[in-house]
Amino acid sequence: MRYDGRLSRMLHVLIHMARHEGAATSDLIAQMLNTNPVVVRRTMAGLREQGYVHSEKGHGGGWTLGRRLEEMTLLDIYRAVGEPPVFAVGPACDRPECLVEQAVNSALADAFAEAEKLLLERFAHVTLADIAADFDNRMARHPALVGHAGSGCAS
Amino acid sequence: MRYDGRLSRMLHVLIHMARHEGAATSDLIAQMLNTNPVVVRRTMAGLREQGYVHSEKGHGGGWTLGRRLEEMTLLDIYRAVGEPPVFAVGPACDRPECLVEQAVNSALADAFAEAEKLLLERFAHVTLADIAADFDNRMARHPALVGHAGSGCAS
DNA sequence: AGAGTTTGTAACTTTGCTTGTTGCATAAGG
DNA sequence: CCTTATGCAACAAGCAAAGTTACAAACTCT
Repeated sequence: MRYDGRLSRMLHVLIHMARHEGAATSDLIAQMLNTNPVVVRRTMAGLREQGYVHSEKGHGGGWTLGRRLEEMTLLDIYRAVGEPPVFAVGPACDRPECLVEQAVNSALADAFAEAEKLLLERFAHVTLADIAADFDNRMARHPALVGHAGSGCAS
Repeated sequence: MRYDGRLSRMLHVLIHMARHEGAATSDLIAQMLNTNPVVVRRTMAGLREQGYVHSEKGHGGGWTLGRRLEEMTLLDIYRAVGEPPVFAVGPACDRPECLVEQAVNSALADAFAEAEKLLLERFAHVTLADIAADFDNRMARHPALVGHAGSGCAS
């Protein structure tokens, strides 16, 4: 099962935008994300509704930040992309009336709820500025490695 | 994104098997899970390899437990169904060489690793016997509600 | 031995979701 | 008024999980 990379992508974009002079077009962002502009608009629409970004039409238009990086947490962005389900594993619902199934799902739900709580608490304590600072560290340490550094990607 | 219900289903089946006299056929199990016998065999194959169940061909054949419920934890079964990815959200890998993307993914990976650790630790401390005991409680409290009780299913 | 059951497995089909694509309307700027 | 952008809807493509079909292998019982 393929996972949802929207949160990661939007964080990626927002930090780039903070370092970018003026508005960033959907086309430019699409190149950053190796995708196409329509998908960018679709995804960014959620962020716009929450005021994290603005969009302008016409010449010189595009996307701009609605807040500073210090004022956005991972939790904010997670919610803005629609609070997608955190877990790829979950309860089955084949025989909703079966008490065995209910007991199983209850045990699983307890464990997942606890893990989700921990995760979201952590999300709430990390700002985009924290990530940008980490980026600056990486930049300072490995300026020559851009284009070659291992990334840990599965692909 | 639809989640993976295999863990839940296998737990469901194993507890039923413990209460069942003799071997349970794939057909019977398929009815429990509201699916078909070939899918059952496919999924149970993983459990068989790990020794949690046995299968017998021919007359009177079918599936039997390879261990007592006290000797199986949620973690055991999670692993036996192939340790499917726990999370439905994850790092994107659109520009593996981009240091911003790397910083983002690193922040996310840390948070997810912590949550996964907590989850699996909890899985390790819950046996199938614990769930069966919870089932017994539900049975004692609501014997007349079978077939009507709300289940919390999203469906 | 033979009939009837049941698992094992491979190949194919179906289904649902995500992403990509196209087309056009709308708005801003020069 | 032409160019550049976003906004949005409708449709196509790709992919993975689940369902289906078909048949071989193995076991039991009479």
